[in-house]
Amino acid sequence: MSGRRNVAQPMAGETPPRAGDEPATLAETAYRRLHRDIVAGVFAPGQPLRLELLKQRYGFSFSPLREALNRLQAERLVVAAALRGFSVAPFSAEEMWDATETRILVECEALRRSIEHGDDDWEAGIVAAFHALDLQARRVKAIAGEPGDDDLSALEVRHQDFHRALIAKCRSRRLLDLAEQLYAETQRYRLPMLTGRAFADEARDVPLEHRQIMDAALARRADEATALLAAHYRRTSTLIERNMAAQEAAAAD
Amino acid sequence: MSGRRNVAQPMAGETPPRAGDEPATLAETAYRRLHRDIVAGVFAPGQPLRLELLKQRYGFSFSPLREALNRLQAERLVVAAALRGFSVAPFSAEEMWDATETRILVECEALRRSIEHGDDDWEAGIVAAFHALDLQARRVKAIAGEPGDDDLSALEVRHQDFHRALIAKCRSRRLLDLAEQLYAETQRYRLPMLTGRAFADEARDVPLEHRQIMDAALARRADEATALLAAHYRRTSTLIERNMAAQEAAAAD
DNA sequence: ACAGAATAGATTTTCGAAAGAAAGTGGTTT
DNA sequence: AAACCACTTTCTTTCGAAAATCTATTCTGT
Repeated sequence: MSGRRNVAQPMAGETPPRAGDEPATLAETAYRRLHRDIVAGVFAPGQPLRLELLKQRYGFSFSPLREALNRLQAERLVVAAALRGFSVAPFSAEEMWDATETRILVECEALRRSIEHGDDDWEAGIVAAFHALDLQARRVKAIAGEPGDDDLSALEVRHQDFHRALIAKCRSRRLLDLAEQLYAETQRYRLPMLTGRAFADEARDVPLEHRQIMDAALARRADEATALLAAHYRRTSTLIERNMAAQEAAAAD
Repeated sequence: MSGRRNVAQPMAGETPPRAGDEPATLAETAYRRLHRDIVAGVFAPGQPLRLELLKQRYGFSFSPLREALNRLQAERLVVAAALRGFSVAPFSAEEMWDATETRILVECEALRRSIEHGDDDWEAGIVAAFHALDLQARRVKAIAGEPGDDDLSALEVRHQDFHRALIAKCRSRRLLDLAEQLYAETQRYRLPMLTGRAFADEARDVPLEHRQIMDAALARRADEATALLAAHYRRTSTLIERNMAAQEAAAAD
């Protein structure tokens, strides 16, 4: 690290700040990168996040790192102990279910309101997002062996975009932000299942589930749409829970 | 401020750290005091929170203040602009209603689950909290002229305790924390109405509303209890909205 | 051998100063 | 008078070092 000072310089491999973007401060950049890396599982759950380590890894000084960690703490991605620093939020089935059920509460309400207020743009956004998701899902499925990291992360982005599109017109900043936050929390549990060779539920047709949610939403059948959405999330969490139990059993050898 | 260093020293008028408490760091103390003062309306909505000012007012240095402000930002009590620092979250009827409706969503679900899981301790907690609230409410009402600040803040504490008791057994850390956070947000709007001589709704019997919520909860009538709770919050918000409009009209003279 | 104290090392937390950006000021030009 | 530029001031943000605290280890006495 040179003696250069202040304010985010685009580091190698990052997009430079376009108009409309606003990284601006190092603390903001540190927050985004830590957020991304924690969700992606770069740091193991429960792992202490030593400041010296983060300083080396990211090149930021204490202050911006500390601010980032404080914000992440408020989002439950990291936990902090009084004079013992920060660590990655640990995994547990209880936490996963709490995050899942809270997410269901929030997103079902947001979906209900979107179904009530949604206009043509809303419908078009859902159809577009579903189509993009479906394309990428077929692409990944068509790949013979292991799908590449790029293919999987593109799939994830489109998956998130689809669920975002469903609730886009709920007219509540808080519900939208909560949905984003709870998505990040649950995503941490979901990713290891996708990359690792966990046993997927063969009886499950995820694209079909998505299509049914979309159809119910576009037809303005709120009760059906929210029921399908909740079932969709619960199925995933049940699968994750099984995988967690299997992994613990394997680790106990 | 002398040259003394580090770690919360109990300042004049504060309780020293008892066992079980854990202020521990200056950042934590700064967070609590800023939180309290913002909710109490010590700083006007929208007011910029200059670090130099806060440093003088609280005696902390930049670092702990900054950490506190970052956490408060995540809770929507302060807003931050890229290189322009922090300010108190501004007031608006839209924000108040969003906070209110989100709070209703969260607390009604938490109440429903508490009604399902609640044991004898839960019932006893509600009855005790209601009684304490009722006592203080009568006390305040019996005072001839202006009730003192102590009486009002004691009333507020007991009011919060009552609502906390209702949802105590929901078995979700996230719902409990969200309820706390949304309570703080809505409280900012409510307090000016209590202290100022805003026109109260004469037709309203708040203690009765509380009693009805309690009775429905204890009788495990979930639908009725949640409906009463939601109506309770909406009535308050409607009143606040009227007062906000009245104040704006008065300011436009 | 074992509890307890003392010490050394690692890590977090805090401070004060310095760098950088934004807002404000005043003067000049069109 | 309005727009523009250079300069000054104010404020935020960042840095690196110093202080405080925690953790692990060694030493001491029973």
